[in-house]
Amino acid sequence: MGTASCCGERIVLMKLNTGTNAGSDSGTRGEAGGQPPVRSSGSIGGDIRALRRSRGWTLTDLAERLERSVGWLSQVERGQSEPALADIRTVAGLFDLPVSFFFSQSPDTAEAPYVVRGDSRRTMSDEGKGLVESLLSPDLGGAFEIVHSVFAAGARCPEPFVRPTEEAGYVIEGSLTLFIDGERFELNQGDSFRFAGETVSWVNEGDVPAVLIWVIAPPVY
Amino acid sequence: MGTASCCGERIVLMKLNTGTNAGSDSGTRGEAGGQPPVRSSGSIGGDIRALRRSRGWTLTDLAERLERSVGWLSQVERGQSEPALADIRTVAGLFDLPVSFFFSQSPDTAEAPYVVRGDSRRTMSDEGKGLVESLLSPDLGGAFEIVHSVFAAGARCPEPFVRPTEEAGYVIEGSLTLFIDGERFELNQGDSFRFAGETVSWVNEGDVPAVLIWVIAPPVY
DNA sequence: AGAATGAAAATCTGATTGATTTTTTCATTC
DNA sequence: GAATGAAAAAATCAATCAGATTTTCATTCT
Repeated sequence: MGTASCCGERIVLMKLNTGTNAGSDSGTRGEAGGQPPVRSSGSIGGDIRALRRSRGWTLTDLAERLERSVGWLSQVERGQSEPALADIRTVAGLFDLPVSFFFSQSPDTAEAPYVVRGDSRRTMSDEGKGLVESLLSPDLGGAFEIVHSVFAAGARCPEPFVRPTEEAGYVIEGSLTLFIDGERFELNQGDSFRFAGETVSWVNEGDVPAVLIWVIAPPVY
Repeated sequence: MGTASCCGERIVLMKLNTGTNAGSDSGTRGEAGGQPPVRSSGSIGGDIRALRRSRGWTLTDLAERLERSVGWLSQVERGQSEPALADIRTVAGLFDLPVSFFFSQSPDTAEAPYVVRGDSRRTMSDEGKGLVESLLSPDLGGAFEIVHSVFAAGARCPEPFVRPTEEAGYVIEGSLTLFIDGERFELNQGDSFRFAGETVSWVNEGDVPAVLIWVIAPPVY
């Protein structure tokens, strides 16, 4: 486990500007048609599809790693079939997410497609790495991702990372030191930043947690 | 003046998914080539270009409204010529921005391309409308826009709006009531939301200002 | 019954080309 | 040095087609 979109661990293969999952179907809102018995979004299947796409993988790519057929995966992603627990574990491992992520949907209220309450966010990284990231959008997918990130006092990015994404953030609380292409920036409450393509790393040199809003486009989770 | 990206006043004509200004050239970072004497980004010209594009206008479209030639506008946008004050006033009017916006660049430090300090954001809307929006990214353009928005106590969106964008936000302080396609959502500190294509409006029914981070893709400013 | 497969059918994506639009360049005038 | 206008260059768009990806579905498995 122990993910970190703000870290180098996660590597995105997809090209920029593909516009692939730019709010088209991978999203949730809408859910128009009415035949399929299980909704595919805001569900495990929808998550898997969004995750797969954020990596630029095809059904075949993922099916191979899962040692399952493509047809089955297609059905799972569209909610027409349920994956076994073992499959979910494998998927979680592949995407470096806690298994709990797939079961921490917001309660199935009417507001689910639009609103995420502060106390029911889905967390991507578990404690212990010094960084806790949780999703602020109702589901994976869309043109960008908003993440609520808490960097523990003293936490440090294991190694610099580069991603084919555009990223920006805002410091809500505490302070965080960011290194962008070697340059050092001390960000305090109210400061914001943006980068795209640079080599980045971070440290929380303060003695309180740093709380940031971090936006990434296209999504990496 | 009195703009409001969170309001219906601003109408975006561009199609979705064009991927036009998706972090390609409209951005800043880089500034590689070395001939042109004036840098075009982080400058008035760069702003005008980004604004024009966010509306889906061509040089011709804007030149007509400015009653200037296309060649001249091209030069202005690339910093090879300076617009007269009168032109800037017209541009500000066209894009519904305060003239000051074009002169409130961050100080020309090394961090300018990456960081915006809390005390030197560029403000898009002036006081008095109940909504103050300021830019959290170093410049206009890019795949999305992060805005710091303060909704005064009692402020209300003049009329519902629809935009061809994907938008998400996070409540830092206070609370804001959002109407998405008729449904009412009371958002409090720590809550977040996302919508795309729906009809939206808002009110701050609380007695303190609501402070939000608001993300819009593609940019509307 | 529902998971899972495999293969055919449908859909989507990417590359190509040429026509059109948009942008840049530049010699010239204000 | 601003500003124009027209030629040159570059970027965009629509149509097309081949190949890749996804969906569907009849069938088998548990």
